[in-house]
Amino acid sequence: MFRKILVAEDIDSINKGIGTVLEKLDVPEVCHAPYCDEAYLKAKRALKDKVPFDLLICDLSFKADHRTEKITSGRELIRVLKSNQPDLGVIVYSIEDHPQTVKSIWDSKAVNAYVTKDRKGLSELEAAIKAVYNDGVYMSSRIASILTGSNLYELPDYEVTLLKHLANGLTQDQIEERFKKEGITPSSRSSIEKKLKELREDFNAQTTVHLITILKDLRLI
Amino acid sequence: MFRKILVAEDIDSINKGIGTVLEKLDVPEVCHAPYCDEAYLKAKRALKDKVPFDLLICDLSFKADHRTEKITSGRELIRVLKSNQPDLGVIVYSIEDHPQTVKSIWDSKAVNAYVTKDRKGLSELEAAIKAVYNDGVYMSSRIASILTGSNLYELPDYEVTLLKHLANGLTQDQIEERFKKEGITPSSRSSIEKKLKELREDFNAQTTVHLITILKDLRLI
DNA sequence: AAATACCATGCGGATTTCCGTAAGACCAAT
DNA sequence: ATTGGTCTTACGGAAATCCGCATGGTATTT
Repeated sequence: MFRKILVAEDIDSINKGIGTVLEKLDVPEVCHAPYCDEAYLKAKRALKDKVPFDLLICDLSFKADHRTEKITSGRELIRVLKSNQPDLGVIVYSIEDHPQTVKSIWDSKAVNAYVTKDRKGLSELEAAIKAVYNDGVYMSSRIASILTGSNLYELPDYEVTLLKHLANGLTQDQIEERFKKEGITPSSRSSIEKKLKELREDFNAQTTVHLITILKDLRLI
Repeated sequence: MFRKILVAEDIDSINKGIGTVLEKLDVPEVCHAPYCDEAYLKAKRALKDKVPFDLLICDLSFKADHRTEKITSGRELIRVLKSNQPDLGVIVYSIEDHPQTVKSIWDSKAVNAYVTKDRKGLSELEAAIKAVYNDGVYMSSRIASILTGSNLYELPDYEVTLLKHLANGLTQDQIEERFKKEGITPSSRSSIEKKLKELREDFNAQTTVHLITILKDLRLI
């Protein structure tokens, strides 16, 4: 079993829960870090001292605090830790089960397992730890169904920028200018209109405002 | 101390955390319900058997499942339980700290305490249980600062309906019709335009699309 | 090389939204 | 009853968006 595990998780009750699992698995050294920066420093230190962590169990979102943090999300934390220590095992343990988020994390190839905090989360976490230790990877049925489900749709970059500009208050004319300045094509007014019309049809939106709310709810923008 | 506590919370790791607190406080009877319906049935049964719960510790959001639930949120659960048993103590224990949500829950007068799940959540929960037992009410400093902070603004009903219709894809003309049919005033096209202009100015929105995204992010609609 | 398909663009008109002004309605205070 | 204020509505022009069609360029196919 893993010898040295770092847990980056801010909510104390969940830390308690994770703790009981790790005790049960007889992990000799467990370190809890309620802040991302703290987790980063501990991992860096351990690596420098040649006693690196084997596994990171990591939440995705951390509440802001009076402390001002450099690293504010689990994603960033994972990215920097992996770049320092590419062989570090990573299990995401998060309440976040929105298809877009899960897919984007999973596709980043930076994690060995993604476990959702839910009614059976702890036993899944336990299974994940064992599986990652043995096979290097674990995916719960819930996550698998989320990823294979037809409920996720990736919006191309062009569409996303266009829609974000709209959402941020630019008019279509201003977007045209912006695109021309930044060399993004197609940039013509006509193409922008056409693209928006397509999107409205694809997502069954009555109006552009409607389209934006739909896409925001789907977290596509 | 309380004798009989019902915990409505779906995430197992958090149930573990709450459990340790309640053990520490020597609560003789603790019942965990990972589903709202289950919590409802248990409370109803206990009341019928003349051994009602003293206190409900309740999450706000519950993950959907294969089970189809009648009650799907903590808010609803609190509402129905309080209507059956008005003297039931209620502590909300939620990760949700968005000003709008907190304010609306607190203003409903249905809860005795609101504790946010965070780094110190468990000790706050402990303090809340004691305080509710002794004084009937508890507010953490975090919640107090959220509620007194200037960061919350309530949007009047009229504005909310107007904006929701917009977000749901109605044109301003259609909204006018709708308002006339439903007897909502002002209903004229001109008034609708004027109101939207006001809102854009109030929230520094460049366009109506921008306004909608701002308000959605603030969860005012 | 020609044909085809696809895409970006341009344009004109219809619709919708935006904006200011003015007239009427309603209410409250004098 | 009159005045003053606020709110609703009406109207007209400007701006923005929506929509379809036509044109021209580019790449792919034959």
